[in-house]
Amino acid sequence: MTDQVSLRVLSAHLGLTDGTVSRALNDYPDIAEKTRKRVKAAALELGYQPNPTARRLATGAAECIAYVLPAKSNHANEPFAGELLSGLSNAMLKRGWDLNITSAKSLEDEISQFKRLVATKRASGFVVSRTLSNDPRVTALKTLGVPFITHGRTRHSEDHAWFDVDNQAAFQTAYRHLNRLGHRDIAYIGGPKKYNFAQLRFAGFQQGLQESDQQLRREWVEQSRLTLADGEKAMLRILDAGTHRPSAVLCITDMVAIGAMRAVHSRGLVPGKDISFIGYDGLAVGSYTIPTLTTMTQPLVEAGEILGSMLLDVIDGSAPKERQLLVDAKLVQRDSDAPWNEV
Amino acid sequence: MTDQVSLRVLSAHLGLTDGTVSRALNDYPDIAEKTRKRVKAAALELGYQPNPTARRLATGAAECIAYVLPAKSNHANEPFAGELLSGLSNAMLKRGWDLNITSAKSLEDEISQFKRLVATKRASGFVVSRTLSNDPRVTALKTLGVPFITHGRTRHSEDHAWFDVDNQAAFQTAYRHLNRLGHRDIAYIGGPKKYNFAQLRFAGFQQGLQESDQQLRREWVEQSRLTLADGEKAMLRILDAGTHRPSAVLCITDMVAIGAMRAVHSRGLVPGKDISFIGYDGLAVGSYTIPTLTTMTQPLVEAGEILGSMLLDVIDGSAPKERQLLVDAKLVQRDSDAPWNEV
DNA sequence: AATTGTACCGAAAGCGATTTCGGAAACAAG
DNA sequence: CTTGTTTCCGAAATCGCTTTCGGTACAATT
Repeated sequence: MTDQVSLRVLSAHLGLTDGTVSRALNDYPDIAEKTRKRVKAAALELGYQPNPTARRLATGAAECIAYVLPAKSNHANEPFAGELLSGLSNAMLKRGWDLNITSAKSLEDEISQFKRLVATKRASGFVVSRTLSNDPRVTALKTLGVPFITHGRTRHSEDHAWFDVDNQAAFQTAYRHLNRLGHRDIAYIGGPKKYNFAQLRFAGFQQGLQESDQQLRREWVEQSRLTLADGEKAMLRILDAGTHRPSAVLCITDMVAIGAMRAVHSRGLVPGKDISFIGYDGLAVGSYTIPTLTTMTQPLVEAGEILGSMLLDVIDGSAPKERQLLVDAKLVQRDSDAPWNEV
Repeated sequence: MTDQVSLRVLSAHLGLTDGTVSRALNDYPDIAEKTRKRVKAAALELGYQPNPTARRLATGAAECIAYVLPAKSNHANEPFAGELLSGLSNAMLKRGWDLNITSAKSLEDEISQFKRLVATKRASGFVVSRTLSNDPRVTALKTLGVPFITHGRTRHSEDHAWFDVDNQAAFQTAYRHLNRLGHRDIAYIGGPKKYNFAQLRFAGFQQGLQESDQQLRREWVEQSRLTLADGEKAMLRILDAGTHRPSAVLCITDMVAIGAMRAVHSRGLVPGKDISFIGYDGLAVGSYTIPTLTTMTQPLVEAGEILGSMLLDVIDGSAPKERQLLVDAKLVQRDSDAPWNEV
């Protein structure tokens, strides 16, 4: 291979100083249009690629955003990561920036990662996912005064950038769907209230009830952690609650829904027939279950791309409050929902 | 916050020159033990963190490894990424290095990413996963002359670093397990031969046959792409092959096994009872299926950590041939395998 | 023709480390 | 007491790029 072409060789080749060439490439106004073109042509010809490290040192910008892989135990499981990262990376590639990944063992550890990355100037922005209603990471990033965006809102998210799915609308939509299928006895398995989306999804369910003039039945509203095992337990509680059983169940996540279907199966009933299920997340897993799981979803690669470009906007100086985006989830209909039929 | 403590302020504080302080911190032999201690103490006290960008520029090392997220369509799906990256990150954290993630749309795109990352000195090493028997990425990295390690061997892997699971032994183990349970009529659903592991796993299956003096039955050996849908089809072919049906099936991956179980289910048979299944990968999905899937696995977080530290060794100058590691997969017994019982 | 602008590029100082080289003490040897 | 070695630190160059500040050449103004 030929030697790396640095600014120096490029400028020597052109008979200009490196300062001038740099300004030409960066479109400074004090460069004659003619020489600018000449410089850019030569850069292309020689295959000049500016050394990011040198530029970073000179400008003081990290040209890099970071994502801290959440502690595993914390979030059930994350088939998420891959797709989200893929989207984030796409956004960074467009700009020639980097995506720096680190891992953390706990929420506190995530925060100390933030501090480390900021202190050593390794990242100029962060994206944090799976936000809590009251998220210590968000407050930490705020006090650090570094640009960031959350995937999902928090309770106090008026003043930071976020991208979120309209969880409430999603569950309202899911409810309506079941209602249209003829279901009236609809149960709900929710999640830990610390998750902001848990509250919103429940609100959506309640709206559904109201719209169709149904009363909320305490015995048909259960809470579960976001695991399959807990979903299963929650469903068993519902089944054991009374003589009458619901004809459909709305579940906070796919994982919980899959657990719930398991419970139904274990009682000799057929999920998707005797009892309908709708989950949320659109996990690939859902198409492997029996029956395949109907769910509400918002594509993660896209989410990553949007998060990435919004974060770049914030880093560029946009007001965080103006970088807030709510999108709708779509219903992915598979086999776990069926029209109501009298037993 | 106080201002960043740079080498300059640290050396000023100590009454030394920055060059001396740098050498002290980096354990150069020409520094008096006494001053070295004094320097390190002060560094700790002032919370000095060397600026990685500056060091990278000075040393010419990227202090960073890269992982290119494989094209999605190419590999069925990747719940992998998250865990593997988590492990890789752990390895990098120990050394204070970074993990740079980019995405690619195709194999060729992966290669051009490699080139970009090398040309701009963004990475000093790569890990490539899901290797093919004859992998263009590997040859590309070889000609680039940059350190790398593969997750999985290739056909010509004598001269590069790799970490792999003994696929052959794994399938032999799985076969033995079924054999011990009394199964004699064992079918096999394999994968595309371009994957190196597909060949090895099949070899393991064959060894199992030999050990137990069984003949290979053509109609019980099917090939499938690594998707659920294809696994289902392959299983249907086996079920339709003759009057007699196998009592157990060894599947190349969990996904394929889940598809196969689906097929069995659709024919009114009970997977895990009428026919036993063993998959490979240890995907979380496998514990959500009905029945839960018995599988062969090797923990991915660990794999990532090992890959990371081995790659660092290579970057440090170890001969790639000496960084090759084969580990055994473990049998994770769940509910899809049962003792043979006469029909 | 003298003066004020404007356009454009060169020169040089960083950015924050690392690393080589040289020289002044401190020490040993003759 | 001189000479030769070590020991240990300062000085300065360097990595590759950015950015500010002047200064020259030429056009515009009066």
